[in-house]
Amino acid sequence: MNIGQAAKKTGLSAKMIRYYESIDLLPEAGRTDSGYRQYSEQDLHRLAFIKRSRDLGFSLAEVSQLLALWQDRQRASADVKALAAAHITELERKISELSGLRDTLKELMDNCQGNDRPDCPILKDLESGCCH
Amino acid sequence: MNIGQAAKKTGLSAKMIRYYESIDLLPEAGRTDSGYRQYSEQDLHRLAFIKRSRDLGFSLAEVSQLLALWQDRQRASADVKALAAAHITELERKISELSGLRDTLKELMDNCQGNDRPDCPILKDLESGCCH
DNA sequence: GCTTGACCTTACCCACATGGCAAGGTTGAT
DNA sequence: ATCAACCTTGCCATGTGGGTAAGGTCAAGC
Repeated sequence: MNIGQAAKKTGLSAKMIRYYESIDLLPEAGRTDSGYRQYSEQDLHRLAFIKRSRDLGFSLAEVSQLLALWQDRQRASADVKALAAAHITELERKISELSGLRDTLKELMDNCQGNDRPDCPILKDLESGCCH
Repeated sequence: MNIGQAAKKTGLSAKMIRYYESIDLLPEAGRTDSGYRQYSEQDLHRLAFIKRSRDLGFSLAEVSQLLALWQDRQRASADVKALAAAHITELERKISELSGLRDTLKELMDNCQGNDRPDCPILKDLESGCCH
């Protein structure tokens, strides 16, 4: 199977498949005589694993670790769980950060008339950072 | 005032102040005879505005618009409010996206024993994307 | 006047994950 | 033979910075 078909089947782009190969997330693909990459069902399986991991928000570095665990028949599920837990912690940190920003902005917005006049508590807040 | 002192006073890095100038977020700073950038209290004020806007999560493009509104004495506060509202919408989209990921991962984690055994529903989910 | 250290200048390379484009080779169908 | 659709490599761009190197400047102390 050529790279375009593999891309379609997995939902990745051909470009990204080549990129994953270049950063050793994937082994070098087999080639036809003319140099086209060839993908087997097993390759597709690995690509799909990557796709699903990315969709869950894991970074490529984390995907690399997950792939290693996946391939390791002696893995301890605790190691996988720890990776997932760390990712969740990071997700919650981001969620909390963004929620804080949202709340602050909401407050500012609620105090803003939103009319034709120039007076605006949002701008007043933004400029209130430093100097007198 | 030299760039280093301006950086300290605003919480920005000297590097970033130069960068903001290079992308025309700031007017070209005045220079001493020897080429050092000089900053006035007014410049500091503008830098602080940028810092605060960035801290609230606005992109540099949005900061640019906010600066324009700030400088425009004929602005309508509605325009500022609209920018803030769009930003909040975007924040909520991201929060919702991350929350979805977190919930999915939490479910997977709850089903994972997290022990020495290799069986792991997290990996099973990740590999379940495509091929039979 | 000289040294020293802290500051400033420009100009690069790096990150992350991806998209886009260009120039050229291959394949398969008409 | 031609044409479209595919493939190849290689380079540039995104956005928001951090790092680092090579060199100029300034002020303090000797």
